[in-house]
Amino acid sequence: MSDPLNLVFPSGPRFQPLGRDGLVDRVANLLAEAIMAGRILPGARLSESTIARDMGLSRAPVREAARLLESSGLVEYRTNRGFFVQTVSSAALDNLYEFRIVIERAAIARLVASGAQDTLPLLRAQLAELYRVAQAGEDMTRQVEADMTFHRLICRGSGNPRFLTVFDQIANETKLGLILIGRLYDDPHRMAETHEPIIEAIAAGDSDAAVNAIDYHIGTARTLVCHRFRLLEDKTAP
Amino acid sequence: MSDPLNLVFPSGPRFQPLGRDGLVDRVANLLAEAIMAGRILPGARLSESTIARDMGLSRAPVREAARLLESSGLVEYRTNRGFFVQTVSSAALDNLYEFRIVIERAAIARLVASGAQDTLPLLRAQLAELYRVAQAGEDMTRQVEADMTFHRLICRGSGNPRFLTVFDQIANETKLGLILIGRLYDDPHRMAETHEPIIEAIAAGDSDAAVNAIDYHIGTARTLVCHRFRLLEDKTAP
DNA sequence: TCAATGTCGATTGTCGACAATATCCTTGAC
DNA sequence: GTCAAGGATATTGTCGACAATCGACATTGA
Repeated sequence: MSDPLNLVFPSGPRFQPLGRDGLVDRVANLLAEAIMAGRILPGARLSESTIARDMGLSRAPVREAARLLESSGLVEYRTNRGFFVQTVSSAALDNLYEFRIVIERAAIARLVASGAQDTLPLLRAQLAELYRVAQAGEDMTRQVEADMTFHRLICRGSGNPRFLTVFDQIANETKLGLILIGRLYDDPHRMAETHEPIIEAIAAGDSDAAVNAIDYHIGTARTLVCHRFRLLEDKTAP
Repeated sequence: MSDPLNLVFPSGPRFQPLGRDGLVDRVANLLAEAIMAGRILPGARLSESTIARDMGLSRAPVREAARLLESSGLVEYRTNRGFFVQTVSSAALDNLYEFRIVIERAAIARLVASGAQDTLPLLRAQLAELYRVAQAGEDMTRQVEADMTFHRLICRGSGNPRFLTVFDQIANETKLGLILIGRLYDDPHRMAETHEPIIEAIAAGDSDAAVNAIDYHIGTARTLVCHRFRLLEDKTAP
């Protein structure tokens, strides 16, 4: 770059780096959003041509986007059949939560061990956000999003990027399950509260307490979510 | 089906299900093999056109294969730049092993809790295979492959398919690291032996012992591998 | 009636071509 | 000599078209 005196941007660049991710990522985001908003139901086929036509582009980027979504578990690919929205079962959700407990227990232990100076304020801010969306009565998607962001921060702060990578891979599937249920807690304010003990334990630097707190937190969600989902399954196919 | 007397297939079907995986999977396997055999070095660019020309097909399946490899960590994608073979660092390997410990500890605990009736014989057979490749002095790749298969069985037997999925995602990266080092143990027979305590603990149904055994086993490999790799790094870039 | 087979429409699989972008090399000014 | 600007070249990004394959329905024959 020229412009060494910053004549164009007197106080640094004023624009967001303007997503250098190409068309494929945008398509992937659009699809993910559509799936998680329930506009495309689980099990439905993702017709490449239809999507491409709707979005006004060719099939190539749509295919690549679908492959991307496949690796985050939102979509399943069958050779010569195409892409299908991943179906969710209560059993799969249970497995997912069991796995999340394993990951996040380890992540939070490392987070506490490292001191968590950077992460703690972020967690507090995210907790405030959780209260805010609860107060404002925002829709399900926002609430789930805010919750997952909180847990993502824990994985991010673990110091081992691998935890974050894997968390991101399974995050969408979790979101999908939660949104399918339609409501997570009857009282979203109560749901926000359940994050308090986690933060307290981290702040206190008590590793065991933190692990127990996250264990209890996710474990509670696990039984609740799986129970709710089982009811949903029974209602759909008795 | 007619043929109730099984005249055509007197004792059931005689044909293997004839792999229905298309061109993309074959390309992906070829590429993975080339990378892990060291024929393409870490950091190298994967030229779509070159590969396509070499394999005698168009770029489309090559691209998709590369995307597939990306999700298993063998390849990195940079928009408008293309695909690059993932670079490995001792730090990344350390993170990888730390993560594997978390996963496999949890997996083996569940395996033991379930009784492990199906898995135990498979593990014994795989251990025999480990001794065999050690005895036969087979090449590095085979040894690493046999080792990873052993650990894969543990994840497979955990009862939660998620453990297997994630293991498979990171398995290739581990293999790559191991093969880059060029030798894992000076004495491959010794390496095979270190799997014995794991099997014993599982057979005894002792969950804690099994967790400790796998912890020790992977932990030992971790320090050894990372140490070796650091030496390699120092030699390459002092 | 029912199972096996043939046919058809729709969808994915692969391809070659062109446009957009990055990299590299040359060129020129200081 | 160094560095920036510009163009040449190679690579990726996207496209539209054709071939291969699948699932469903009609047809056939026992």
